[in-house]
Amino acid sequence: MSAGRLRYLEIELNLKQLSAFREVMLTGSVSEAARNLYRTQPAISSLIAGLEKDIGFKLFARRGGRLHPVPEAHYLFEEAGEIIGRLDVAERTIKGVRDLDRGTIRIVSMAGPSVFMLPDLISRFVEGREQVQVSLITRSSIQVQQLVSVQQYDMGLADLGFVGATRSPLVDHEVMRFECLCAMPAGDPLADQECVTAADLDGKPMATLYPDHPTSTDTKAAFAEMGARLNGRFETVYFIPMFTYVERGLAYAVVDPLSAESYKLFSGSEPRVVFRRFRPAIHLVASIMTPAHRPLSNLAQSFHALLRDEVHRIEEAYSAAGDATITTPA
Amino acid sequence: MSAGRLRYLEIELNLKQLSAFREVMLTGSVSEAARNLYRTQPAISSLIAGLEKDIGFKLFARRGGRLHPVPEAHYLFEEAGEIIGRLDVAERTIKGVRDLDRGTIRIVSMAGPSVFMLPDLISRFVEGREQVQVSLITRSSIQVQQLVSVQQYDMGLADLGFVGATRSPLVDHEVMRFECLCAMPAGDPLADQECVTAADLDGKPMATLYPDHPTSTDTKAAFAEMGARLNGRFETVYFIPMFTYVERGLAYAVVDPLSAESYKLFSGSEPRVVFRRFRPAIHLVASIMTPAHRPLSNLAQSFHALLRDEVHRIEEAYSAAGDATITTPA
DNA sequence: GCGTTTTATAAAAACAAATTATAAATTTTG
DNA sequence: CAAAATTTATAATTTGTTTTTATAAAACGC
Repeated sequence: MSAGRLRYLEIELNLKQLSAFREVMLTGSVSEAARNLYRTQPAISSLIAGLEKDIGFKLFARRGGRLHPVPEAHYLFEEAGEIIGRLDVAERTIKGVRDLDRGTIRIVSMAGPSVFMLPDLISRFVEGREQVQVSLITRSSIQVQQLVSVQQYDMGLADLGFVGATRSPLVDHEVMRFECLCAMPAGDPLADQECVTAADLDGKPMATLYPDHPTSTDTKAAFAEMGARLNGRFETVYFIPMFTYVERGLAYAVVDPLSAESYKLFSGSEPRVVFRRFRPAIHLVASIMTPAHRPLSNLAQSFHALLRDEVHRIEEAYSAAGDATITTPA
Repeated sequence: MSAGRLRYLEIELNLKQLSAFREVMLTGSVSEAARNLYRTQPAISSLIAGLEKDIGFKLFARRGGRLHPVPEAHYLFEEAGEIIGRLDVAERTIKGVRDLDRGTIRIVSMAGPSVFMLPDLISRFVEGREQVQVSLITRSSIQVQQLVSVQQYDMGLADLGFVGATRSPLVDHEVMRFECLCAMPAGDPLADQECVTAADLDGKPMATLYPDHPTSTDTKAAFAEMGARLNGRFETVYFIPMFTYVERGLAYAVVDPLSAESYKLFSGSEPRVVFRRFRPAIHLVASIMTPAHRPLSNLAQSFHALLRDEVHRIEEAYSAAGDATITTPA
């Protein structure tokens, strides 16, 4: 029962009627319209008749076995065009969304990966997807989790090993353990070794993160374990700036593989910094975060999968060997 | 058979699905949406299921027996709103058109009626019809017919008695014969008579139209018939300017009742010109023209009926008596 | 005038959408 | 914590709409 119709005494325009009407207006003929719409002529005839009945007046004057639109019909014609136009737009939008070539992804990351690794990954992801918008911001690890937990971002990438780190229940974490690497200038004698130890770096100038960061404390512990002296000459907030000191032969550094990968993307074919395994092993615990209790868009899921694969690739590649054996992605 | 769908591999959005979807998004609940749309819950459920199947992805995540929109759903929600909005606009437009309170009428008229009579009629017609647009232009009688015949105007009003007048087959004519009246100053001795003859006006100063106009030739003939001399002191292009001379006692005139009516509408409660029957009778043949082979809009038809009634009222009123017995419309 | 075209109508078939009834899961409430 | 009430989904049935086939009537071109 059309309770709605009766209740509101409203015209209930329907799409079949409107597109039949529009086609008859365009072609000037019911038969022609039927052909264009892949329907039979009586189907169109009855749709028009039904439309006229619904709106309460005749849209066409029947003269000489033909339909001639009455002046009022032009009003409806315009409206029908608008509606069908909007519908087409909607269908295209939906197709874009479905086929992952339209949509928005918001990413927040700690500094290291956001400099080269993520932009590189994003560049590859948006290839052939003109309508995809990606926003990437850089924040401290604590803020990364906060922004994901308040549903402001689709994805976060940050380390979690820092002091006082608590995992929010509003955030899903995919935790990864990276084995950190020793960074040194390209021609350095230590580069001949497959693996560098704390003892090798005894008393040598080092670049480290601020003392609170787990990498710094772990490095300190590693040196202590081997009875080596840690000469912390440069202190930085992120890993990336360390490479400037290392490049000029001013310091060595213990860095995570994501930052190492970023450096390699940046430095091109002739890197002035090389990476070797470091012993005793120092790990950086990081995590890809997504909002809990809210499904990601398919597009974001798709990027999430790509990011995960990439991070795992780096994780495995660098923990298996130094950078000697690593091939950069095609 | 949905040949169209198969042929184009297109999503075919349909209105029931869209409005069900929109309502579920708004209320956050299938049951609530069903109530608002005066349908049962399973009806809405299956519309949503059908929509998801059509577009090729899930719009809602089913968690805890509830529907939670996935991010992609918001795209469709916006589009659905637009489409339903446009549909409402269309329905309102159609209702306006149907109920004659929306539309356009284009009228072209000879000078006489276009000064006061038609504007007065139009004013009455548009009362309570905010959305109705009326355009009225003044042209010579020959041009009136031309403009109607080329479908530029919905309606024309002009006299047809002039020399060389041919009725276009592209124009439908509703012909009227008006008995012309004698116009004289309010206090004139002749105003005491119920009827004025050419003999009464023998040698008196007259205002007439240009000599070619049928009224002029007929007037000449009338004077000749009664052996009276016609003293044509003032010559004008239209009837209206004659009243200026008559008001000041400078002339008498023989005018058509439409112009007389116009004067009365203009002059208000204390007219300085009065009208009396004239003998021998002089007739003005005029016509209301409409385009042949094209139906008038209902709105134009409605105004056409009003105009016809008004003109016939004047025709009958003035031919029955002078203006003494005529009541102006309420 | 005859064959071709047009639109309209009726009956039948196909399809879509609604309802009722019911199940399963979850939340509310006493 | 269990009973009651809500929620959504599914199945079977009914109802209603749309489409098709078949056909008729009217107009057009030659």
